[in-house]
Amino acid sequence: MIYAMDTEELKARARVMRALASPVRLRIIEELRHGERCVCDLQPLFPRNKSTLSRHVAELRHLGVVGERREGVRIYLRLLTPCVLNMFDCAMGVVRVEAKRQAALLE
Amino acid sequence: MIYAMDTEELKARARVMRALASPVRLRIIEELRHGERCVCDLQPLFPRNKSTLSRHVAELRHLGVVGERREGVRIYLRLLTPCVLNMFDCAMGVVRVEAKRQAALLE
DNA sequence: GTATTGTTGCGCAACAATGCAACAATATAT
DNA sequence: ATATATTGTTGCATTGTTGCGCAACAATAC
Repeated sequence: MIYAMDTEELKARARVMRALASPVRLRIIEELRHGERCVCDLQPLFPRNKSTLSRHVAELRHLGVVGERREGVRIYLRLLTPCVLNMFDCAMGVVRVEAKRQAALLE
Repeated sequence: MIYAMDTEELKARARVMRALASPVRLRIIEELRHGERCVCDLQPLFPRNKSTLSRHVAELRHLGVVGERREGVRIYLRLLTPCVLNMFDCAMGVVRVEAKRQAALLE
């Protein structure tokens, strides 16, 4: 039995997952877990050109995971969909399952 | 205040998210939600060369999201970490939030 | 005007997805 | 045992996508 599934919905899901598939963007989200931060607060976390960080932030904003609020010259970011934090528990669960499987192969 | 965060863990999470960031792989997972399937069952879902599907499946297997069981000439796949299904609800939540935001901008 | 904060265009290098063709593994028929 | 069919994998080349730095720009504040 094969089930039907809307292609556009699959693409939409993939876009969201893709936005989260980067250590830099995951680090940003981890930081925003603790409250609002401006981009300049995040900059010291990354040994990267500021343009690169700006693009990572833009990706999260455009996708709707992160919201923004301008205050003078700074732009403050916040997490709009905290449920993404729950995803990480599952992600680490996957990592653990795989680690166990690898360990079992060695016996 | 800036919090510490292990780089390797971030990379591990990103690898899991990356494996899920593909409409093809998400479609495979959706199908496995309903039980075991062999690769040949999945083939008709994709207008792709079988080598391509094989690689997508391999990516999910190597990551530990999907397990395999050989039965004669067929290889049956199953979902090892069903929690990934919960991720999709959140992903669609993100999509809805963004849709609302876009709608609000039009007013 | 200058300083600070963030964005955008451009080019490059690394990576990912795909098809094709050849291959490996199992099952079955002769 | 050899051949043939079915199912899936792997090497290779091509094409497309992503991440990055640099430099120039925009927006706000003073």
